[in-house]
Amino acid sequence: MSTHPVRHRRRGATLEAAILDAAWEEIAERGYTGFTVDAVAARAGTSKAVLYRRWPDKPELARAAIAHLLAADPVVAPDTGRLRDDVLGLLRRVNERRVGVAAALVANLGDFYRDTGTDLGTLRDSASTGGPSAMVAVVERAVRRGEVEQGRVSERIMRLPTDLLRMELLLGAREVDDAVLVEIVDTIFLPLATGGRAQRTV
Amino acid sequence: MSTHPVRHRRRGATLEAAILDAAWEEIAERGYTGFTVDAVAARAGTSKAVLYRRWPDKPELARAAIAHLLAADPVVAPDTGRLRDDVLGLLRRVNERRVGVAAALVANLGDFYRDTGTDLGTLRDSASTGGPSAMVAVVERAVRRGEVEQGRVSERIMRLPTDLLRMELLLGAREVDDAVLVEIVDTIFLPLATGGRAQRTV
DNA sequence: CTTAATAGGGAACGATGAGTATCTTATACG
DNA sequence: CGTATAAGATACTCATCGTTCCCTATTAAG
Repeated sequence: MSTHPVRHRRRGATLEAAILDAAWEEIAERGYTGFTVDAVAARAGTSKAVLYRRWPDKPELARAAIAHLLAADPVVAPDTGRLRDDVLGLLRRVNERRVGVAAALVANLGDFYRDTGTDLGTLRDSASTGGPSAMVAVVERAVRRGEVEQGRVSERIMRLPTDLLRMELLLGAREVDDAVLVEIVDTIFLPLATGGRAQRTV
Repeated sequence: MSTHPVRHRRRGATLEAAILDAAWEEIAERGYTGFTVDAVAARAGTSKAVLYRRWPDKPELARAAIAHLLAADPVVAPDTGRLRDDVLGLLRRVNERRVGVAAALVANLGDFYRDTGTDLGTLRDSASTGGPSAMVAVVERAVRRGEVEQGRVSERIMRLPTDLLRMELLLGAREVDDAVLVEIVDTIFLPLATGGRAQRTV
């Protein structure tokens, strides 16, 4: 019925990437609950049949979309030679690139994990922040430089900055003001990590 | 058609409370998304018509259920005369009574607030923890006692314990181990609030 | 005892969306 | 070119769920 002559028909990896991008955008905009297969197909400019030829059902599609996003866009901490700037840089990158990611993931993953059995805790690290892996590296460098005492920064303290940022993203559902990042680093993380000596160089 | 003779037919406020309790239990168990009007009616032992006679639609019902819960079960901090025990007591009460509350609320409210327009940030304080109000009181008492310096505890630091607990509840979706609460208070909150002097009396 | 409200039980309607099937047509590959 | 493969479009089935209606039974009030 449609009179559209197909201009260009995508195939293989190109098509797949377009679909996964579309799927992610739907999740980010509508949340996992509002996320429909029809909408993804429409947004990707294709049809449901094509999706179902690749993924067995909706949860698998969502899973794939998230995995695709994470693979495409890993968050790495900068290496500035100063703990403060490393951590702040990490938070800034998360904040810039992951707006909507943490929010959408955490805000909607209640259902997602009900559907898929994926554990939320598992996603924490890799998913919304690049997580400990990045933070661990930052702290290890600081220890090597002698900037912080070995063993002073517990796992929980290490998670603190990204957890707090995630909290902000979650509650506000929009990009967090840079001043908040600075506050988190200067008034919370650094005092705990370095023992309260003035660290500020705002 | 049912052969059940109705033993006692509830009305008015009694019935309403039963419905709202049932509604809350559904939200806590299934999440806002899995929350169906049929299920609430069934759980409350009544019929949908009764619900629709009282609330215009599903989001309003959910709203009412949450409001009902919060009104019925305010979290108050204990007054032990020591900052540490007050904060820890507060966290424990939140942890006990609000399992599922913070989790269900935060994990599913993405949809809820999409539906209702309720702002997540607004719910933070009142909803899942009894929030700053309780914490503010705790800190004020500590200042009055001279236990902490006036002005040392910023708003963000004040939110820290409940925010971290909420994070744990959210990610784990189950009651948090008491050791975690102790860790939050002793290694994070107290050092920040009191300036790092040893405060522990575990 | 009478009457007006209102609870309870269902059935019914409409919308939405997952998943399937079919058909046509573009395109990669030989 | 010619052919197998897969894309794109459309339409259909089936289940779920919000919302409305209707009818009967109960209860409070006078």
